[in-house]
Amino acid sequence: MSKPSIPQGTRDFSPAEVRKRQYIFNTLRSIFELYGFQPLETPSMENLVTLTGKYGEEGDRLIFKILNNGLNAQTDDTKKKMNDEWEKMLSKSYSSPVITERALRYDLTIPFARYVVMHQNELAFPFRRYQMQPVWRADRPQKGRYREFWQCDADVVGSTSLINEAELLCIYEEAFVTLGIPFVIKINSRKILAGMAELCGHPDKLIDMTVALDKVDKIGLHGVEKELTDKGFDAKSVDILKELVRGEIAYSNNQEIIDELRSKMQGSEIGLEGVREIEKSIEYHKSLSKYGGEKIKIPFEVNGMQLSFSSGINVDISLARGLNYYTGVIVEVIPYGVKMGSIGGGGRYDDLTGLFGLKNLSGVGVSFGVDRIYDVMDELKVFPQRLVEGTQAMLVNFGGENEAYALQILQQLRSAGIAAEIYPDAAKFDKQMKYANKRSIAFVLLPGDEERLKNMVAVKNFTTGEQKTVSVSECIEILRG
RNA sequence: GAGAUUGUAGCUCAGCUGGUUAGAGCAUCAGAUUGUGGUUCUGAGGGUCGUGGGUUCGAACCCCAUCAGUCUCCCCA
Repeated sequence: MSKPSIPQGTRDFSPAEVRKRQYIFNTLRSIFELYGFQPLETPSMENLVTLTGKYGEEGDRLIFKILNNGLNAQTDDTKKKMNDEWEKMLSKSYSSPVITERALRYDLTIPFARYVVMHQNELAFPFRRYQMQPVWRADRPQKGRYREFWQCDADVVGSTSLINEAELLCIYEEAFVTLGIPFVIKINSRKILAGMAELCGHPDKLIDMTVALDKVDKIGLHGVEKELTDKGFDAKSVDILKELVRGEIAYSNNQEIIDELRSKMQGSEIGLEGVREIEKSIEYHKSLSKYGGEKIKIPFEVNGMQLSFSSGINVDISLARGLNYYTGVIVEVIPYGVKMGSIGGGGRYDDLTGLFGLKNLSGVGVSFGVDRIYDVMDELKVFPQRLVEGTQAMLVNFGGENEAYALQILQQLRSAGIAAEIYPDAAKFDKQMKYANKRSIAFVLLPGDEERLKNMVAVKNFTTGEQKTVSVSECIEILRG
């Protein structure tokens, strides 16, 4: 007999894990609602054509495709075509609608864009929505990377105002402060990156350049230099880029970095535009933020040491972000104190709905990676203690008349809004107590012969061990705390 | 797509240069204890050592293949 298993990169969530995950979802949901975003859900699967070509070559490879049903029930002509297409699929990267026409969603942004286009006449623009649903990627799983994971996105479409950028920055800030995760929000603009490519005289090599720059934290300035050279950048342009990145490292203050960039970007109109956008976004954020745009000290614990980290927004021109559809401001959130990739990212996309035929609709959005956020919070031990508490009260089942008495008490407890349960079998006392202990039940109620005859119940606080016999209404007061 | 590493009881893992009946802790069940849990004591059940081949008198251990998990690169949340 083989042991049961689940597909690679997927997980079961135990009751305690679900509680903690729901805490994250609830926190994000209430913040999204506070900022005026409306909930939206879309199907787990989309038509494959909706997804292909939106995430780059690598992205297409990672889309989970769904095999069509009824492949055997086709006409001979269709079957012949299926055979031909199958051969093609085996020989190269290709997929055919006769074999597969649906796929699991890869992110929440593209389905959202599809939704906006389909419902453009019903929506009031600017349209603000949040969405919390699982997505699937056929990637090789590793630390912080799963094949099924949840994203929580907030997007605004139909407005080019940088107030939107600022609001999304506030949402990030508020969310991570509330969750207790020390963070850095890196901010950059695709336009600055384009400006940099322009200054080097290689506007065509934008992607190569950004991919290389993005690795500066990992491989250092020398590594980046090497990669740029490998990609065909000449010594002069490598110097220009190095100078820009190094200049940024020299300043810790965002305004100084912005001023520095502005002087270096002279000669690139698009670059200057990017600088202006970032500056304006940060300015709006400053007036909108609960924290006045200042860094926020967030305490955390590593190896028993109490530390804290000044969390906030950092202008970082090495930030690239993989998805091709971004055109303006881009952001990414990195946790501090844990070795983990980004726990959130987003940016502005000027023409995402254009892919589906609706032109000139700009959008901007952010995404939260819930599974990574969970892993970070677990590692930093910042989940609130109260989440692990189980049912408030359990009634011990003494059988016979006492069972009927217990059921009647149980009904009263629930009517009073107290989460309660009864041990369903008249099992040995010891067994019932052990069960309650294991379940982290807060109070155990003992409705036995003695109590029943006096129309009372014994209440035992399972944390302190304290016990007393009281009436049902007094019991309810105790359980309410 | 490339690489590293690990697969032994429900879980975490021991198991020496190959040697006779494969162990421990935790968990489970039963009992000490038929109205007082978290601590203790006693006992029990549970494994064709991931799978398939090969080498050998003999394989959990060595070799080959295969499958699965974990991690790294690529890329990403």
